[in-house]
Amino acid sequence: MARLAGVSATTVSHALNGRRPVAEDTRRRVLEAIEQLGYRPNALARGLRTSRSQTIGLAIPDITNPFYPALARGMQDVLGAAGYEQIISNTDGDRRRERAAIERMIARQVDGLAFAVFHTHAEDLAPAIEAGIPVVRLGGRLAQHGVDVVRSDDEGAAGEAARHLLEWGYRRIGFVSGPAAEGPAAERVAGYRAALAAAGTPPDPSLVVHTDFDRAGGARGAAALLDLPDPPDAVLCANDVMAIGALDTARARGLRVPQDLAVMGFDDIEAAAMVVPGLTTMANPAREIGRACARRLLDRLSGGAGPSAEVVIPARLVRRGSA
Amino acid sequence: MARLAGVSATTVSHALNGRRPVAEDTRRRVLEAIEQLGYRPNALARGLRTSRSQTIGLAIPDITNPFYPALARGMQDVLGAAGYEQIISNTDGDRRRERAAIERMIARQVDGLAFAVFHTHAEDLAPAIEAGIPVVRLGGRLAQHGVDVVRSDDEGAAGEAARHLLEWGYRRIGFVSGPAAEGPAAERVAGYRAALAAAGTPPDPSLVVHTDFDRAGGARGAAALLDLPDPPDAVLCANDVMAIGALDTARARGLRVPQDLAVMGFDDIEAAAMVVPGLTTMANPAREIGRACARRLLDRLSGGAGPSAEVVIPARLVRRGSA
DNA sequence: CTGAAAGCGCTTACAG
DNA sequence: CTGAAAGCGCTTACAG
Repeated sequence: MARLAGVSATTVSHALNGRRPVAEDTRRRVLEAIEQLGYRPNALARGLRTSRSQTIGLAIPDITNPFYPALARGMQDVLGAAGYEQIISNTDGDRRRERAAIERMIARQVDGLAFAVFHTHAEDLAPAIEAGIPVVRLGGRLAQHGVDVVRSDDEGAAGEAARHLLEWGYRRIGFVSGPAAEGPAAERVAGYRAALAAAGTPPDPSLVVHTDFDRAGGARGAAALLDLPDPPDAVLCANDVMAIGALDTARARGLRVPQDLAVMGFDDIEAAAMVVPGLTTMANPAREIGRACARRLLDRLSGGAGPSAEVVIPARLVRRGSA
Repeated sequence: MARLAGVSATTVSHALNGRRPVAEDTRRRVLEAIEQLGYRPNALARGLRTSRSQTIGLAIPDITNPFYPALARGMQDVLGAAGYEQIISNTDGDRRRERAAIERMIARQVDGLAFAVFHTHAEDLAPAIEAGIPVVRLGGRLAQHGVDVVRSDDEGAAGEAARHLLEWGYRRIGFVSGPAAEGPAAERVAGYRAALAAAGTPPDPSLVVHTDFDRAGGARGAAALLDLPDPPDAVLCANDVMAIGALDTARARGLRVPQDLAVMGFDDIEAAAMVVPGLTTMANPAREIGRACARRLLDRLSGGAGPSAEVVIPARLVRRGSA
């Protein structure tokens, strides 16, 4: 390659990377030779030399869960433009596999690591931090030195949902939550409570029920709420699948949605637009989270960005027929 | 590292890779040193030396389209076990970006390439083939020397769908197809026709309508069919989103599904289970396609697998309420 | 059973 | 404006 152009490898390198000036006609000869031979610089060799792989790792539970493709795409939106490739690892939320994924990514010399995680214990991320790799956690709270967090504003989103319901005249708003008393679901409950309090509605603990995070759970939760002596005229469900379950209950009881009962979910899954009536929901800003995550990583890689921080992405209200 | 264990790099390498015997207590010392230092072999250096990156490239239009995450996961099911990592590139079906993705992946020394493609012209894959990289195309027909194809059995799936309808007593079956007269949609029409012919039903061209590949298109297509002088009692739609549109039409006209009108789709998207009635559909075997694709690539990498071939993955009937 | 040396394909001081 | 040489961290003949 260098021989065909009659120059040294040094000059080829500089012609390609522009790190030092190259005489115009030398550059032309180099480019011609490259064209002619179909030469492509070996990224492995470059990475070995520069100790930059131009690769970012993303560890997630399962790419098949629709939240994660949107996240990955958002990262790629910004990473691609910066010349980075992404390698994705599915861990199924299994801690052993999460640790193994981190090890493999370090061995592959990823320049940065994004981690959407179930069990993340601080220690599991330590190897990456010790290796000097910037890491951002997706979701959860800022808890660890040297790890940025990017997450959606679950509390604010729930508040906005509750306010939307209030604006439209619903007065008694129930919340169908998951089994957990912590994590995003808890933040949503908190946001809902805060919004009601701000509107002057006294808190009523009987209006928050805990059930499973699936369709049947949503159906059961809504039924429990409707069986209350003073039943709600609107229910907020911790996710869209549960809200679809609440719609099932409404249908089974002959309740019109949204006239007799308003229903809202969180996430804006594909099915939210397909059910009848369409589900009004707070869209999970997965793609924006991905973009913010990538930006953060890139900032770290260029040495900027100061101490660990938390970036919070607002959710967006998507109005359809159910509320 | 080698120094701490008191051995050469050669021996460390062999202790780790097992390519030649290492005395038991030497191995132990090496392993201890590794443990103590948290040593992790540099995958870039290894790749450079062996010219194997242990990486597979996957170029797709958009990971956000639910077919592709399932595909990617299927590949990872088998690739992960074999020690490969996957790098995914979104091209949005743009030919320029498709070509760029291939170039980048070759530069990264991927060991194999999977390509799910819109515009694939044979020439676009040529660089990979010249570089000696096994490539498999996802979808389409076997057309190119040196490129395997893995695809779903669209024709067979449509036949199975039609037979299912026939078995359940539906006699007049319409087909709502997309605008295209080629590709998977055309195969599905062909399979449908063949199944009817095999059952002794004379072909009726008026029962096949062409419309857009979306919900409104499906609604329109179903309406057109129902407006026929001799309307169908069942409609097959080229995908689930269109079938959900057909459900809209049935609802609008007060038709009971499946008693007055049976509706079936293709793909088994998430929403198929969420609408009411649940959509009976032919599941797109995306994950199996991914697995088969990865297996094929691995076979090629170990030198096996003979001449280019087409592997066809059957679809699966998913019975729900609509047919 | 083990090691010294070469070399994979780049980039980057260093030198001119 | 350009090149020779070293070196990134591995693996693999070759040798003993």
